[in-house]
Amino acid sequence: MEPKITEKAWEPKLEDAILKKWDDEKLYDFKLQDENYTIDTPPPYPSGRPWHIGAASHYSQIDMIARTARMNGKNVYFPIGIDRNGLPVELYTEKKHNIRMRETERGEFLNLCKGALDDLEAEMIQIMKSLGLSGDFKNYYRTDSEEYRKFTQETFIDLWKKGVIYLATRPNNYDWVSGTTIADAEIVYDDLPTKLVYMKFIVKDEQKEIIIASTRPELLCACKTVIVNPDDERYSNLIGKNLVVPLTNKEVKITPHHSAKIEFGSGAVMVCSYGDQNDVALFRELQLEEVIAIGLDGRMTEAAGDYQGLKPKQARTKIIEDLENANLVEKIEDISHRTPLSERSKIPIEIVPMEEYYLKQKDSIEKMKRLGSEIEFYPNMHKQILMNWLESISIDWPISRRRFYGTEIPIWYCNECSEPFVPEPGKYYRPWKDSCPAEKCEKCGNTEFTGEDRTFDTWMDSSISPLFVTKFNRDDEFFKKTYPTGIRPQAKDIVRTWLYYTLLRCEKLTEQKPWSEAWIMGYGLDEKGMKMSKSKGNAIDPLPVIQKSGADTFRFWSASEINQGYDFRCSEQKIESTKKFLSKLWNVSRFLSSFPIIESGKLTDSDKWILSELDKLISVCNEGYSKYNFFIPATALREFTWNIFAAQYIEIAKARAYGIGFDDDERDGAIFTLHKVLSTILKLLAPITPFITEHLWLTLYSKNSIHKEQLPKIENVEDMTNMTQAIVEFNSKVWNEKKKNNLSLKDSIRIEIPDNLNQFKKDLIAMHNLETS
RNA sequence: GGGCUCGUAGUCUAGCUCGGUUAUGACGUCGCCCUUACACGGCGAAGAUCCGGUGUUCAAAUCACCGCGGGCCCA
Repeated sequence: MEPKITEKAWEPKLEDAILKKWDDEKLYDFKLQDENYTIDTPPPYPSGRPWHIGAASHYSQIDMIARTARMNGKNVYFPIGIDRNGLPVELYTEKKHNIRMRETERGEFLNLCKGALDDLEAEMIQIMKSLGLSGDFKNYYRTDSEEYRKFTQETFIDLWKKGVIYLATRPNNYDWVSGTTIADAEIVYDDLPTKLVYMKFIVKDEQKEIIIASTRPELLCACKTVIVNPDDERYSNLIGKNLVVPLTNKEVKITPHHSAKIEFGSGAVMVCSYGDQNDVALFRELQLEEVIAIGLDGRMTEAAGDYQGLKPKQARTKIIEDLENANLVEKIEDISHRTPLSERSKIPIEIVPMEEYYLKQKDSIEKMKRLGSEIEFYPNMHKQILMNWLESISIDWPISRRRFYGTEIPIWYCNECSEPFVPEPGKYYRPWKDSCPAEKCEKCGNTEFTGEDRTFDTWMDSSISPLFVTKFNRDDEFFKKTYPTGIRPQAKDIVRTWLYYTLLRCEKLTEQKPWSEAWIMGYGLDEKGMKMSKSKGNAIDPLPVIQKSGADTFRFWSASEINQGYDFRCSEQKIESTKKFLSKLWNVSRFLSSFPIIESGKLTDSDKWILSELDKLISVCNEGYSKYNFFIPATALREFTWNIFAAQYIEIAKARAYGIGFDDDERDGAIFTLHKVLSTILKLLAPITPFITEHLWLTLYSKNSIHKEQLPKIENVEDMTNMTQAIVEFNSKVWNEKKKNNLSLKDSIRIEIPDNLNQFKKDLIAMHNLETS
């Protein structure tokens, strides 16, 4: 019989046609049933956050979760979304058009951002599709759509009514030249010359002074404590004593803290609100009460006393003079200091407390711990990231951002009495351009309002993804049947943010956990072991790799190379060499395609042996799949297909399958077994390599997609796997003997078959053309 | 600076829970071989002080402690 398959190797270009076929047949369209398995797919961000080979690998594996669940009989809801809110696109847009956000009309700036996102998103969707993701692309959502933002605002209004939102000050990076807060990503550092002033602080009730060096003497008025290293013997007897701050004459305590460097300055450091980020951390950690020393105009506030109204630099000069006049300076050094500057204006930033909205979270920590413990993590070790984070939360969640491209905070303020007005849910509000829905202020009756111009932290949007995709508050039937969702797949680095905030938000809104399982993936590293990211420039673009090697090759590489939850190195050479396995599978199939498909036959012991190995394989694969660990089935399938099935069994059964020296029943037993094994392998492999398995399945076995099949179950056949080693060793011995004696493989040779292989005697004689005595 | 996490050949990995042959398999490298499913193949070889040290033990990749290194998150 002529083989049905004639090409000598798997051609990745066939993937396009298969994709089209799936699309035409609406193979993965979701229809709501009573029981559904919902995947809370991470919506990728089209700029800034990395989209590279590691991310492509991540999404491939998420698709394997979907396909595995489908082949286990679940009705899978696999939504696709794109996360489009946040800072990175703003920075990208500013750079691309050489403009500044604050100096551009807001509507115009938003349009430019949208345009940039659209371009980047199109490319991203193309990658996801060509990877073979079986998600719901027709209905893919965007977190900046009117519907999504309306939903974010609704959930905020709900929280507002529940009284868990409040205002408090929070230190912001502030650029007083442009009058804006700036994000950490917009800070650059430069070494600038400055004066390190050694000031005399008096130890209270003792005739002693200690020297404290600072580059920011103008912040003396905001000094709340002095820290010394607990190992610093010079100060160990002063810990807990009070110091008198020069000029202000206020008293502060000496506190031990490891962040004080013994060798820097005098070893004692004054902590002020706020000289640098370390001060911010210390104020929080030591629960100090902040003093607002520098105002939004970039000048010293009334807290600075005589220095009020001066710019920090002028105040510094004046203060140094006054200190010197009062004989409170020991010495002044000229040093070079690493100073944080605004990327735009190039002036040193100040850290200024400003009012921000907070969402209460500290009182939910115990509840979060309980929910966290109820969620199954894959791998379990990464649950620790969440639990450690819960242990270390010390402040509530600041949710407002002074940015443009995000969901607007739906609040207006009365122009007269500043009373906030929060509208009813049901509409997408843009207070920076919409007029206030209220006629007049509820408190004072005034009719003029000013809209809030801030937006939410992007995690406010993305943390409700499981509620959005399950149509919470929008379609009760749909929601009931899909929530809590089945699984949250996501990357390790955002457990503390996305995973935690989702838990928090969903619990507050639904009093339930958002999913019963969380699947945590590691990061893609480059060949040197560094995390891949666009900003570092070491990211490998996945598209050319997929186009060259094919999605299945890429997917099999991902499954077989990446241990669950661990970071993984990406090497194009390894991806390329993975193709060989698909080639092997292809050629096994090509060989089998020359034999008819038959329903049964008389099984010999060789057949029973490979079927028992197959049973073991099914068991291992299902075990791996049940833990969403694709490394296990991928490596087990490769090992079995290549080294057991192709290298041993096919060679053993080949002569019998051709019917040379065997009767028809025996021949049929071989052909039946060959097809049984191959069709099982294809089904087991289908979640990992959906294209090649589909192609081979349709060519050999069925008119219907392999992705409609169920994963094979074990048949509990008699276990003969203890024979495997003896079989492999004997065959290897014969092949080596022939090689040593310069014999061709079909030449006859005299080698005795060991007694324990007697049951395979007939097959082995035919296989090796053994001379028998 | 703090926390977490990992550390087995050039690379990925099995073994570690519960200590016991020569440390598993794959990719890559090198050598030989076109044998009719497959040269994207077959056969074979080299390649690992199991991160280091100390301890427990007759015996440690495996257990304990102390380091070192990578990575991430937070600051």
